[in-house]
Parts: sequence; C-alpha cells; structure tokens
Amino acid sequence: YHLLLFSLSVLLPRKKFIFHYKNVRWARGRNETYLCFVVKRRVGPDSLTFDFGHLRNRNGCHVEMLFLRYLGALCPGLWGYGAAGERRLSYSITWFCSWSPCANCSIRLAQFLSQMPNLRLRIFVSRLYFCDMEDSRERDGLRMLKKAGVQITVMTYKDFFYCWQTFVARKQSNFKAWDELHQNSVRLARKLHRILQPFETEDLRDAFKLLGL
DNA sequence: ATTTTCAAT
Repeated sequence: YHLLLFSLSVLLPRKKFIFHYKNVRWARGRNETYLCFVVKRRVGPDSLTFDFGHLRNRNGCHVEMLFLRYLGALCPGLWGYGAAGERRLSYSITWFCSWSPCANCSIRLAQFLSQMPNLRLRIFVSRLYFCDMEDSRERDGLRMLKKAGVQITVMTYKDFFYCWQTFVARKQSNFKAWDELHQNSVRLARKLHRILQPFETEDLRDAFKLLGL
C-alpha cells in the first residue's frame, strides 16, 4: 500500500495536465482520462487528515472504477471493520476529472455510494463525456449521481488553478489560462445545469413548446 | 462549415 500511495502521489507533468484538462469543445485525441483527488478524513471534531494524488485509466478500466479499487487503501475504516463498537470514519472526497463519468461508471458509483452514508463525494469535471444527445445514457447517469447525493460541477478557472497548484509539477510556474477557458466553462456549466434539471422541467418545456408558448 | 469522446493499430 505504501508503494501504491507513493505512485498515486507523483505530480502530473505540466503538458499532460494542460492537454487533458483543457476544456475545449472538440477534444481531439483525449483518449485517456485523468482523475485528481483529495481525500479528507475526519479524525475528530476539529481535525482532518488529507491525502491526494492522481490516477489515469488503465487496461480498459475506467479511472473511476480504478479509484474505487484503491478506496480501501485510501480510506481505512470506511467500511467499519475497526474495533468492535467503533464508529465508522467519515470521509469526503473531491475529485477533478478530465471527462465526466460514462453511464456505467455513474451507475456503479451511485450504487456504491448508496451503501456508504459516511462518504461524501464531490466531482468536478472539465468536459462532459458523450452528453450531446438529449437521450444519452450518460445524461441519465449524471442525474443518477446527483440523486445519490453527489455534487457534480463543471470546472472553472479557480478549479484549474487549484489543480495546478496541487497536482501538477509546476516548477514555480503559474497557471496560465488557455484561450476560451472561461467561455467553455460557462457553456458546459449551462449544459450540465440543463442536464441535471429534474425530468418534469424538461417535460414542461416540451409541453410549452407544443403549445407554442 | 466542421471538428470529439476512458482507442486501436
């Protein structure tokens, strides 16, 4: 586990971070997904411990599922197999992913989290994965995650800045925003907001459209 | 105007 955690903690090369987290509309060649995470563990009323690192998808395993595999090592006591009568530890995990989760990962995550009331998950995404079609399974998946209590947010400048400071081998260089970072982030945030609206709203909108209102 | 996606070759 020590070896594992060490390998998770290596900082991302600058170019790799920029290429994979760039929130461009047409993300050609981003055939990998990166996940930068911060794990906070509540050890007392006023004290926390931190763990952080990054992962990449490997061998056909999506990075979210890879993260779940490592969760036991990252979050000791999450499953409550400590001493008898000992309370389960509470964790909050924030991750920053270059793509939003696919439908299957969303379903698996939602199922998993429903059994883990002591685990809070916040997901920041740079780009939305296969969410163009109104009826895409990925859209359904994101709604399921929200229903499971996951906070899903599109990354803004401050999030990229934070990631740069935290996960990147930046060698004292400051984060420089790429062209259209802000516009792309706003566009994607609006899109995500529409996706996460309850179904009724879309139904109403369709009804209004039908009525010509 | 059109372009892409946790590859496959």
